[in-house]
Amino acid sequence: MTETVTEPSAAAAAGSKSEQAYRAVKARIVEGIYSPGYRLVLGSIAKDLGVSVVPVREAIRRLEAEGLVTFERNVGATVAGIDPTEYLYTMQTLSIVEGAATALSAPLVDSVAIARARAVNEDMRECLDHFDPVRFTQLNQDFHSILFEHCPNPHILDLVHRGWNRLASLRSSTFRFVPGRARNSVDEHEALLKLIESGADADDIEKAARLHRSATLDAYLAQAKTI
Amino acid sequence: MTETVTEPSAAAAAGSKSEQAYRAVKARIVEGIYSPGYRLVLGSIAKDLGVSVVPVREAIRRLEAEGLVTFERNVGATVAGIDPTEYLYTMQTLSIVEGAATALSAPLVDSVAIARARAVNEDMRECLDHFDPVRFTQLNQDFHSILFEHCPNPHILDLVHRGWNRLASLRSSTFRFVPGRARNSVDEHEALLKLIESGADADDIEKAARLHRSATLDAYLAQAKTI
DNA sequence: AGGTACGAAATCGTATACGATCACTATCGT
DNA sequence: ACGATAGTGATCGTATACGATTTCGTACCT
Repeated sequence: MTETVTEPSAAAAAGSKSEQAYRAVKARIVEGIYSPGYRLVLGSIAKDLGVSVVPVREAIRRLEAEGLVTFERNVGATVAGIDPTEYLYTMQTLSIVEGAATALSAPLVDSVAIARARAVNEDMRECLDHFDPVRFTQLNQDFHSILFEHCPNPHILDLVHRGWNRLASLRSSTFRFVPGRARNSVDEHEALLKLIESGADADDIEKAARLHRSATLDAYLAQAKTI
Repeated sequence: MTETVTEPSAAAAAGSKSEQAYRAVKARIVEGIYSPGYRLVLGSIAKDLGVSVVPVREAIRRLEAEGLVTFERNVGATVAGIDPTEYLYTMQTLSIVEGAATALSAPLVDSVAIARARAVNEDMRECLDHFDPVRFTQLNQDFHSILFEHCPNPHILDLVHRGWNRLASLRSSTFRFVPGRARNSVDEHEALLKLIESGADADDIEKAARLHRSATLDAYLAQAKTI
């Protein structure tokens, strides 16, 4: 439950150098080793990974299609930026697809999964006291991943993962961890679990899940206004 | 209003051969020249386009990331399949993102746009009498494109376009044109326009737009059951 | 006859090489 | 001194070439 977010649609076998390059660069972006704005020079990456430029180039174009890097003709690739507008788009989209994923998954979440999710959520509460934002973020993903385990629509799940990856590259940026928001988040998680347990209407669950994400966005916007 | 669906996120300049190959192959898939299951041989496509295999390979990997082709290591690429499950996933996802796009765009649709959309919808009604499914499908996209013209979230619009592209490759397959469904569709369009004109609640608009897409899926499922 | 092993052809995967394009600097002219 | 321009280095873009892998047909064995 602490593994990195993986795209279920990605080719399974990891053998090819192209695949290797794709995974390596993606990991470096998601883990924050390559920060937004970082210049991805084909030759350097190729030498770094011990492969030639062709597979690296291919990998980077694929990452471009996922929105993780931007590409400019004859200039090169950079890790995708973090301007507030882009953040807003991503969060809004996530609120929609996460809402849908939660609602679709809800009927398939059994009591065991609920218990596991609740345990994760309690760990998150713990993190609040010890102020451990990195772990908090990871547990947050774990929490939702549990709810999505039996999501009946892999396409939607894929969109959720793409959004998460995009946000991951913003880690340790301005957007991280709005003060006071985190505690609300934990409470909303608990409320969401209760809703699912009670077999609430799909619409209600969807709305709750959406608001959960929107609230984080709103908190950021409110904070941004005061700066 | 009759142009092909274009991805706003795609790199603007079309100059490079890689870009050329990408557009060419994508167009052939969307236009149905390459049907699902069609084997995409790198060398052949390269010779066909007058470029080498490297840019073609890159283009195909990008199309893979968009879900238009499937790729297998050391075997090759084929135009993405059409099994009913995949169709269900795509339609369900479309219902969600189209619903969101419609609701977000609604406040920004002015009376001129409404009038244009209504005109397109009347053309669609026309198509029903002359039985012109190809034009009907195109006009249907035009109709929704008008509503999405000022969509405030380009990411969501991008997801809509991806869904459309995916469905386009299914044209002239089993999934096309469930009898009797098309007329309902036109009526739903008119109802949707009235909702938007009246400045209805975003939730109501979203729900209506969702159902509009879901109904097509349901019609297909009902038909599939009888076969 | 059916199945298996071998071999050839097709195709993929990537390294290398070279031409094209861009950014940056230094020089020249005003 | 300031701006324009040419030169230089870095990087991208793609053609070509060759090794690796798969697929398919054929001959052989049981």
